[in-house]
Formats: sequence, C-alpha cells, structure tokens
Amino acid sequence: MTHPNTEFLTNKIMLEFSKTLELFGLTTLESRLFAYLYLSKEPLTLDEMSEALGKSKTSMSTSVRSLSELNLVSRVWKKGIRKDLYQANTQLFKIFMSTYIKKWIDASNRQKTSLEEIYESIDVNKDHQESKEAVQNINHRLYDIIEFHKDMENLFSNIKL
Amino acid sequence: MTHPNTEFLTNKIMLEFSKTLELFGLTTLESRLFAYLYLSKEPLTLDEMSEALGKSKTSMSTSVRSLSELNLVSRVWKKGIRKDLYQANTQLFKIFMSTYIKKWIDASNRQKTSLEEIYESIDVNKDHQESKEAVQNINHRLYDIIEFHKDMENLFSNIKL
DNA sequence: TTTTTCATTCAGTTTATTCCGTACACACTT
DNA sequence: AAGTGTGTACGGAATAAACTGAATGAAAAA
Repeated sequence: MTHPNTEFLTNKIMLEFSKTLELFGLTTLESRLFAYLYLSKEPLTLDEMSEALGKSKTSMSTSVRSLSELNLVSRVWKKGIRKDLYQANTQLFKIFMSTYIKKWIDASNRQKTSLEEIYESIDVNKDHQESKEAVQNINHRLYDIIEFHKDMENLFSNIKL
Repeated sequence: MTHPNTEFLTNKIMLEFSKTLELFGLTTLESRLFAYLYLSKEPLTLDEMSEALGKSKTSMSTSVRSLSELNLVSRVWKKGIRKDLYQANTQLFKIFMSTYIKKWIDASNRQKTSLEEIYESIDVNKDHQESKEAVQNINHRLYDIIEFHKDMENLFSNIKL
C-alpha cells in the first residue's frame, strides 16, 4: 500500500464500500476498518490499521474485536511475528447475509414471545364494563402485532442464500 | 386510555413492540410513537401524543412527520376539530417490509453504481511494474465487492410479500 | 380587522456516543 | 524472575444526536 495510486484507489473504494457495510449495523469505524482489511492483500496488525485509518490503537482493538465476534474477521498467525494479525473473511455475501438474517429471526422470535406472554395475561372479562371495550381493542391490536412478528420470522426463515 | 389497566397494558406492549420497530431504522421515539398510535383506537392530536409520551409537542411534530413520510402514519380530518389528527396505518407487515426492502434495493443499487464507476476507471497497465500487482489485487477485490452488491440486490428483489 | 388556536422553525441545552490516552495485565524472552 | 513488547479496560474529552421552549407564521373564529 505504499504507492500513491493504490492508496488513492483503496480510499475511494473504502469510502463507498463502508456505506454499504453500515447498512448491516456496523459503526462507521468498523465499516471502514473491514473495508480496509478486505482490500488488503496481507493480514494486518493493530498498529498498521491504526496508522492506515488514522485512529488510535485502542479503537482498532475494540473494532477488530467486534468484527471478529461477528465472524467478519479472523485472527491469523505467522511464525516469527508476535503481533496479532487480522484479515477479513471472504465470502462477503454469505457471511453478511446469514448473520444479518439470523439477527432478524432471533429478534422477531424474542419479541414475539414477549408479546405472546402479554397476550396470554390479558383477561378480557376481568374488568368493569366501561373498560371492557378498550381492553378488547388493545387485545385485537396485539393479536395483529403478533401476526406481524410471525410473518417477519417466516419471511426471513424462508430466505435461502 | 383513561382506565389504569388499559394504560398499563398499552405501555407494556408499546415497550416491546417499539423494540421491533427500531429494527426498521426508526428512532426510539418514532418507534414508541408509532406503537402508541397503533394501539390507540382513535386518531390522536399532537397534544395528546405529547401528553401520553411525556415529550414536547415539537418532538411529536417532527416524529410524526418522519413517520408519515415513511407512510406509516396518516393524517385524518374530523369535522369540528381544528387540530391535526394522526393515526397509524394498519397492514403492518406489508408497509414495513416493503419500505424496508425498497430501502435495501435502492442502497445496493446506488452503491453498486458508484463502485462500478471506480472499477471502470482503473487502468491496470497504467502504472510502473512495481505497483501493478497491487493494483491488480485491488481490482480483483473490487470485482468481488461489486458481485456482493449484485447478489444483495437480487436477493431483496426476489422477495415477495 | 383583531384575536385566538395551532403547527412548525430555530437556537440553545441536555443527553448519549464515539474516541483517545493512560494505566494495567498478560505473555513471551532472556 | 525481571524486562520488554503486546492487547484491553477504564475514565474523561470531543463529537453528535435528541430534545425543549420561545418565537414565528398560518389559518380559523369573533
């Protein structure tokens, strides 16, 4: 990455690509870092990333950790080098989409469960006549919300990559 | 929404439902507001929302505007009432998913175009021998990134609701 | 026309997030 | 065991986002 032309290109691509990555819920820094790692031929050390992105080593450490928890980045060993080396995982599409879809399915499911618990707890007949109608209305809306969650869960579960 | 029991229920549901809505990119306040509107039987005025959510009227005004730009909320007229009235649109699944998917397709497409422009602008042979290899590497990665965007666009385009 | 009732704009304030540098902890070397 | 080269937790500073109240403007009522 020493030659000015490649550096210029890298920056340009990084700028665009990171916009996409932010759609997946990555922070600005995480996105730029991933993009940079992806474009780099060789695995990089924290210091190199820090230098390249002009951010502190601490930032790199936390960001690269987030990225590897998402399975977007892997640690790599090279004999003779003590520093940690990281590289971006390839198979962009598969990795990003599958973690993303998983996130949605999990969320839908968790939310649906909470809402169903509320639904079960409602006793329409418990109350005075005056509020009965209001409770029934809420009950009905809640039912629709739960259906909404089921539909979401279904939709995402049926996506095949 | 005067009875304590219905109010309690509404809050409980709002709390959960808004978590889901945030997944669609709504802010916390927008999410809570939409949830509240959705649960409400009647269309509501800015003052009522303000009172219910404990936030300023200004907040309500801006939030409800965002929501209606997303087609999630509609303005409603009732004769004799001067204040603006808003209600949540039903058909949760259709509206939320379709705007969401559209957002992704648009973004993929826009990004893909930018990246393709960069790709076209690269002349592998332009440079000295020493940087040629580096440029070729970037070129190759860029190609993969573009493919990634195509795949994304495809995936979302093929979702039928 | 004047007054009243709303919604919205704008400037300022508060709150939350991001980020950095110091300090600590761990591991390898000698 | 001591020393050196690493990564990470933590508190505070900088930055960005959310929120508010007073002022403005527009529309209806008197």
